[in-house]
Amino acid sequence: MKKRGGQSIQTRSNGDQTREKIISAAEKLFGQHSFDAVSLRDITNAAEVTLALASYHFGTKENLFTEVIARRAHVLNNVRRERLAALVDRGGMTVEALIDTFMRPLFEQMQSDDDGWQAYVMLLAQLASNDRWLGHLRTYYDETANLFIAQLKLLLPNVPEENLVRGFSFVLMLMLQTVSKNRRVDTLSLGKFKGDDLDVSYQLLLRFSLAGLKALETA
Amino acid sequence: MKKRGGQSIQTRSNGDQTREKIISAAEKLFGQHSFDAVSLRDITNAAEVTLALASYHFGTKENLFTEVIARRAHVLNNVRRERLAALVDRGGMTVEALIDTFMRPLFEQMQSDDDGWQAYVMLLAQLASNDRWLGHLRTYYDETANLFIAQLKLLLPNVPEENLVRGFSFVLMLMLQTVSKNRRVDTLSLGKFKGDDLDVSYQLLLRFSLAGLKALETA
DNA sequence: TCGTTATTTATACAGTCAACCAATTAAGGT
DNA sequence: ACCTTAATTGGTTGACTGTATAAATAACGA
Repeated sequence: MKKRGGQSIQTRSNGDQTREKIISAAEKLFGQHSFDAVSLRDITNAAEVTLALASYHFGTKENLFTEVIARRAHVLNNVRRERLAALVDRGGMTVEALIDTFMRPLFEQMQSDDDGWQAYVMLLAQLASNDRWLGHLRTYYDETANLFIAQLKLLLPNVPEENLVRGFSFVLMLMLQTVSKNRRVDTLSLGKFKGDDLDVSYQLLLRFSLAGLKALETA
Repeated sequence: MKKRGGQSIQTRSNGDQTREKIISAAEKLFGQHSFDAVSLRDITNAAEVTLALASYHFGTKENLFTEVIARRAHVLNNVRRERLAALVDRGGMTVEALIDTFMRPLFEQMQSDDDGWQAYVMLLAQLASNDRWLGHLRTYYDETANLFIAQLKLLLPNVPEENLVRGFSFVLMLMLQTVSKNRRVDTLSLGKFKGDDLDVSYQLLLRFSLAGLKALETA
């Protein structure tokens, strides 16, 4: 047992630290590869713990995956809801302010020093392209998303509700594609542009999304 | 050996039929699940052939996957290029006509009786959300896509080239999301809308995309 | 100090996996 | 009829999979 400064670092709460280490390693690997392409051994090796600890803390591989999704979903949803409430309170609501309030928290996290978010958004992009984990998106993201849709409905009364929902899911998809390190842009442009300047990308995404949404008016 | 009407049905070219059967089964399964979630046994069982035939015809699982991607990519690219050439010939080029020429062939195939396309587009949507198969998209799709981008550049001279490439990749992503049976819309709208009326979806997609692209003008 | 509990370890198990190979069948060309 | 080649079969192999379990270790409360 390792000691540091004469004080034990093997505390009773070490289990929580181990949990977080495993989740972080899993997040990184699940973001880079698919659920099935990553083995529990890959994860526990990366986390520098033994295999059986994954079973001990999470039971099954699916449970671990779920915890990975949930961890940052709660962070994101809390920020979004707080800012939405603040925006409603101070008045002056516009479509641009609403969409910005929804998307900006994710971009801020992407530019923070916590690089775990980069793996996480790649994981989200995978989830969105496959019905397998649809239930997870529903559980962890739809409630907050629907709050924003309700506001959007007030701002764009001339857009039929169905169009509006569709449009919002368009925006969702574009946001994920933009924020994830998707390298498809590079190849399309013959490598001339890098596609990783998030500030520039964000402005374009916002302009594209707003114009698109407003174009859904009329039946 | 089976006979039918006194004539042998076990011809020398049976190998090609077997190849197609395996590719079609693989396409369906790869579209529904990820590459790693599908085993060669799943595929050969679905195709009603023995396991070893997959190795014989394709060598490796990756090769089979590549052939699945390539088969319909060629079909799609040919239609797109023919129609683009026709559009250029007869003049009257607009952004709407150009984007429609690019997207419509895929929607037509989706509504045809060949239901293999539905699995194929789900596969494409997966490819686009993961860098693992980026090389395949490059090989089979970028050349044609760049033809359309070149035309778009002429039509929108006030949109910086970088914005234009980004915008086109936005459109690509939205097209795939729309055409694949993505059920995310359902849950967002509490199951009120079905999201599988392709004609309606296509009109919305087109409107959203055109407005988005045009909003990318000015530096 | 002793018993309880949480955490960690090493190992085992029952399957599935992709790939490979030798033997067999059938068809085509001559 | 004969030989060559394509196509197909069943079976094996060794690696890897997720999960389970018994034993070891360490911390806490009494």
